[in-house]
Amino acid sequence: MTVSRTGWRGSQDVWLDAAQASLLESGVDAVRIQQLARRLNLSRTSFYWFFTDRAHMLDALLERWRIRNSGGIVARTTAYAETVAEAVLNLFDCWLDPALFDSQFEFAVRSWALQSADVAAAVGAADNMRLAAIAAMLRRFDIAPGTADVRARAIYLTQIGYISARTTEDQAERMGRIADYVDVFSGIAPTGMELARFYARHRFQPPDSAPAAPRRVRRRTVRSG
Amino acid sequence: MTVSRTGWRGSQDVWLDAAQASLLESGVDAVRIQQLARRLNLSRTSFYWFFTDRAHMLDALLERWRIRNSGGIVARTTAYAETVAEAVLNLFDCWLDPALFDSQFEFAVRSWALQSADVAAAVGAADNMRLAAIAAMLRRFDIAPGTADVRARAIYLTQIGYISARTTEDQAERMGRIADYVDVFSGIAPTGMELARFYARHRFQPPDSAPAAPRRVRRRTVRSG
DNA sequence: TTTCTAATTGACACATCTGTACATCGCCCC
DNA sequence: GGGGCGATGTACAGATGTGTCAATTAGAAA
Repeated sequence: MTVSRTGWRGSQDVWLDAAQASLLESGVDAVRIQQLARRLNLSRTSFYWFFTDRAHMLDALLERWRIRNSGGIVARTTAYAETVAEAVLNLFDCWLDPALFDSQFEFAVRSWALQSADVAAAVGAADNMRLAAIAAMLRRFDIAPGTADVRARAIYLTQIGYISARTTEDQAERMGRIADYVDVFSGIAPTGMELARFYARHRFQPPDSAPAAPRRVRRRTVRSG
Repeated sequence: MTVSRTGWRGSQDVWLDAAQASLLESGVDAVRIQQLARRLNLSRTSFYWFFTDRAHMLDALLERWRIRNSGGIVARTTAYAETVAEAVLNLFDCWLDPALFDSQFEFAVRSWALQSADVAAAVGAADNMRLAAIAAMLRRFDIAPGTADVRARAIYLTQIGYISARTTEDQAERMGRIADYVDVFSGIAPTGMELARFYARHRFQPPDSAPAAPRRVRRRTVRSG
């Protein structure tokens, strides 16, 4: 983070960076002062200059996550959009731009919640806030409250599921599914222009063979049976 | 599991049960021989009569999960259904019946995957198998392959997300959302009869005030903008 | 009752992690 | 050049965990 001008090798941020890296790689239980010291080529005990103890560092790590991963989502739900489809595409930015939302960090923290009531509470609060923001976005496009809740859940939880599944799709594959996802989640297929704008934002060149908009015109049945 | 007729207090299953309980409560790193021994009121070293070492026990635990949590899903995707909506409802049984799918176990194993390549591989394989089964189910109702893939992902990953979010909905709340979920995921709203059958399976008494089927007739726009 | 085996146990050796106390070093400023 | 403080390091004490070994006990079978 802040680059220290001093000749000292350590700093709170240096230790936190190492801690975060370990957390992402192997979970909280791998975040051990001794390990971090080895990784940093520092004496283990010099850690205590910056933190009172391990718990203090973990608190700081959780705080980092809190700041990092909720802001982007809320920001994208309030971005300008003409249609629901465009609004959903705005939100999708988060899943593709690590600057808006760090999926790995997110997953690591959620796993951490399994063994810490404090972390579980923080994650729960974040979930509620994010879901509320997404549902509010949908309601702005005249989606009934109940349905907006369900759609918000589907949108958000599918992404959380993606993270948990650690899906390894390449960009083309992922982009190829975007239009269908928007359709499923918003109930409305995105226009070619909306998609083009989205692709451009993420520097994606759609192949000519695959049209930007879904090929079939979707005939939606209202009732089955 | 198998009830031992002998007077011996320990057994492979007894240790595994304790291990599973600890895993669900606090994650793999809490699964320590010493802790389990304390919990079981057994000497720590008697563990080694049943397992060669800790790794051996963790292998057995993963095997338990493998057997437990994939069978139910595949079975429900092949259950009889007249419509997509009914098929999706069949699958939803898994999320409500712990005998078909153990959510907590699932989440604990997924978190475990963060720190073990073997477990990550097992989880990845399970995901692929389950997604393929769900997509195949949808294709049987004439949903195009690409769309079926996306819908399968939305269905499955939303559930994985639910697990990861540890949502605490009561049964009424959950059941109240079911119809909307089916609609979002399958593109078709369930009939009153389909819903009634589902509710009955799960011993749910829908309140009279809230009609079984969604109140609005859904007018689906085909294109936005 | 004796005997044999399955199960249990305590003692030992070792590794890893945590936190405290105290000494030392590098850099800046006077 | 000599403080002074920020940062680093060494030594100590203690907690928790792992696995091996040899001795012991509980239960079943002869």
